[in-house]
Amino acid sequence: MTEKDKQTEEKIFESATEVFIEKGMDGARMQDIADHAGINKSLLHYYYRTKDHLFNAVFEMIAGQMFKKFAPVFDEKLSLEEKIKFFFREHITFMQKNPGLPAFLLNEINRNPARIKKLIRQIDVNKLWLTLEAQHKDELKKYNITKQTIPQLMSTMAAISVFPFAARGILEGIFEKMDINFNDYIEERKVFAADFVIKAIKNDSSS
Amino acid sequence: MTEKDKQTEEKIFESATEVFIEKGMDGARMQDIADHAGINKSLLHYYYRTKDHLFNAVFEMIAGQMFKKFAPVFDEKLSLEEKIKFFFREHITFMQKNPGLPAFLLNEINRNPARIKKLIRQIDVNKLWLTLEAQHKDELKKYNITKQTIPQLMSTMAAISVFPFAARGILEGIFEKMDINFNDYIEERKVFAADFVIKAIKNDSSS
DNA sequence: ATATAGTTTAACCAACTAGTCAAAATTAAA
DNA sequence: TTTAATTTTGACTAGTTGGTTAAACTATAT
Repeated sequence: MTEKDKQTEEKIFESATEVFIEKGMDGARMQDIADHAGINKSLLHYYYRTKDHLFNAVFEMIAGQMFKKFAPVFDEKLSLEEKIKFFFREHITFMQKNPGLPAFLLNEINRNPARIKKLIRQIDVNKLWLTLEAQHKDELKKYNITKQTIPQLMSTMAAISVFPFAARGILEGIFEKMDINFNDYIEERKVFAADFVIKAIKNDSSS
Repeated sequence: MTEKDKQTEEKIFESATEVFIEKGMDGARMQDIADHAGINKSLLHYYYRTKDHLFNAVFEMIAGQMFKKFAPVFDEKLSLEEKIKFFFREHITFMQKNPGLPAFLLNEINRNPARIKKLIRQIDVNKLWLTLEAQHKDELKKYNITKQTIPQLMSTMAAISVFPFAARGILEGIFEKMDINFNDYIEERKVFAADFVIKAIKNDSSS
């Protein structure tokens, strides 16, 4: 029955996702995943031939989810400032709901950079820039943003958004001593981050 | 001979550091570390009883190095703006020389948050704030920086500095398609980061 | 020289791990 | 109902892994 197929295959995939996120590729055990899904270990190999196959399926799904969150920025009909606000609000909210993803991705990418490069190859970076340029020609000129400064600016935005989740363990440790709640900090960050970036680029012409 | 002791123990420690950074705690093999040090595996257990002992020694050393780089900011006799410039220059230069540390630390902290919390407990966060306040009372007021906004600001600075190294695999993948060299990007970032943050806080009163 | 203490090694082990396989159970088709 | 195909299982295996142990080696002190 195709129904049951989907059920078990999905159950395996979901269990694998949870276990891989928690333990990482090296730390995860096929037996753990099987137990978590309430099935026999052999079934894992029946649906996904090897641990590597299973991990790749999970990895590509998660990486895809993460990158997809950047896409709307390139077609929303918003001003540049509103796009910045939109990006931080959406991206941070997504990670709020999936707090384990950033650390998982960064770790596995560093452990095996080739895996992500295969996915990046599918992105047409130049086209994205052209889209942005077409949509915001005047604003980009006003803020002094060029094709040369975009990498610094974009990576800075990604950094401000992603880092708190990747470094959650450290931040929580420090915040404990200051009576700050991590979730409150994250909620606050959605607007802080946008304001911070907008203020920085607004001031650019005066330097 | 104490000379020889130090030699082998250090050789083990250095090899362990390299292997753990490359493979992580779970991925590293005691045999790898022994081979790398050119000694018998049993010697590892002679000097560091278990893999966990050896890993902890390495982890605490690296975490210490990383945190130490934040310290000078609190006693250098510089203006606030100069301190920001100083921080990014020094911190990024340090990571340039040790590009594997950020990813290693973030990963292992997420795998076992308790480990880092033990080290953080030794830091007197409140004292650091008081020091900063005493040294820069007027500037903090001028830039609208308070004890409440410090966490967002500091974590943002850490993010901008650390993230490129933690996400190196992704960035390199994207940069390849834009003919950008990662090392050039990092060199450029030392001043970009400082300028960016300074511009953001300068503009704060007008919001 | 020889006894003592510390260092290094080779051989070994028990526990674990990803993956296999043939048989059993379940489902679909005839 | 019988047959064929698919799915699930339990038992097993070959290879790894962290860790142990007793013996060999080295250096120091008497």
